[in-house]
Amino acid sequence: MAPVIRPEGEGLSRSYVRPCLLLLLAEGPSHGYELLEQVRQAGVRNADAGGLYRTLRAMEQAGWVSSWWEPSQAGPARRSYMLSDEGRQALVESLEAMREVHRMLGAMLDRYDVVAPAEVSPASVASR
Amino acid sequence: MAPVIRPEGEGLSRSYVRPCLLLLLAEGPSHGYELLEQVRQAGVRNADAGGLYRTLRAMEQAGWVSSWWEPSQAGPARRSYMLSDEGRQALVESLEAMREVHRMLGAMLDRYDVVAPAEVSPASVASR
DNA sequence: CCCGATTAGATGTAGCCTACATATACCAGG
DNA sequence: CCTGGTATATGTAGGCTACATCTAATCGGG
Repeated sequence: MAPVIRPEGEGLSRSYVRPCLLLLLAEGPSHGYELLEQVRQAGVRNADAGGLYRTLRAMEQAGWVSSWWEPSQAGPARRSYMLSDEGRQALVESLEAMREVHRMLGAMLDRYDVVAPAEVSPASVASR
Repeated sequence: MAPVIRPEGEGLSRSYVRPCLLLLLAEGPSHGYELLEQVRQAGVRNADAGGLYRTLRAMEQAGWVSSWWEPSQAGPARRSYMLSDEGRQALVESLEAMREVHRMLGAMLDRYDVVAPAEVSPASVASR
């Protein structure tokens, strides 16, 4: 019943899958499997393949991307995705939110420095 | 079935409630109601009171904080919380994760600048 | 003195989502 | 033929979010 307390997993949480997909697709069209690897590389470790495909379809439902089947010489056909104008708008808004989170996280990290015990030598301050 | 696509709400997501509580309690003991306001002020807009109290109890279960009742001159009694040594350790780990997220977000934001259309005048670049 | 507002904490719950398992299909190499 | 990598998709248990509701004490105002 009570929320489980666990150490925050490595990397970005999966709530960043959506903004990340928008950003990656802004760099050019791509397909799910490749996006999965890029999303992982961008920081969402262990991004879930099933969830990613579902997210892409939901983004299509929302009108943020359009998709089409594309045959592949080596391997099964791929569904490629392209960012729409609405998607680009969603990306801009998403980035605004990310900037806000970035700023707030910075504020929290700075705030910790005030109460942080000096764990190493004072020289560590200079080396930052 | 498919994940709902919605504009990311304002401020930090509620997954930051836990790290934020650790940080706030590192500054000194406090009670739920006050922590709620501080958590909101720190960026988690509309933090849920019910969830916050449950989180605090879960953190106590995990041994990160200890609590005791404290009578109040004005208003009902409060349950005050104090960070334990384990909690301080959890904070250090949590901050490490937050630094990572901060860094990765920065990388994503920088990455956007490469593909971003120049929306205003080139002077806007200089003013950054 | 009673009432509503505020402070303070806690519980109940619908349904969204995460996380993991599973299914399908194509191709290449041994 | 069988295994492993590529590629997409569905199924589902249970955790968690988000919102509603409840208790209870104090204070200001009428």
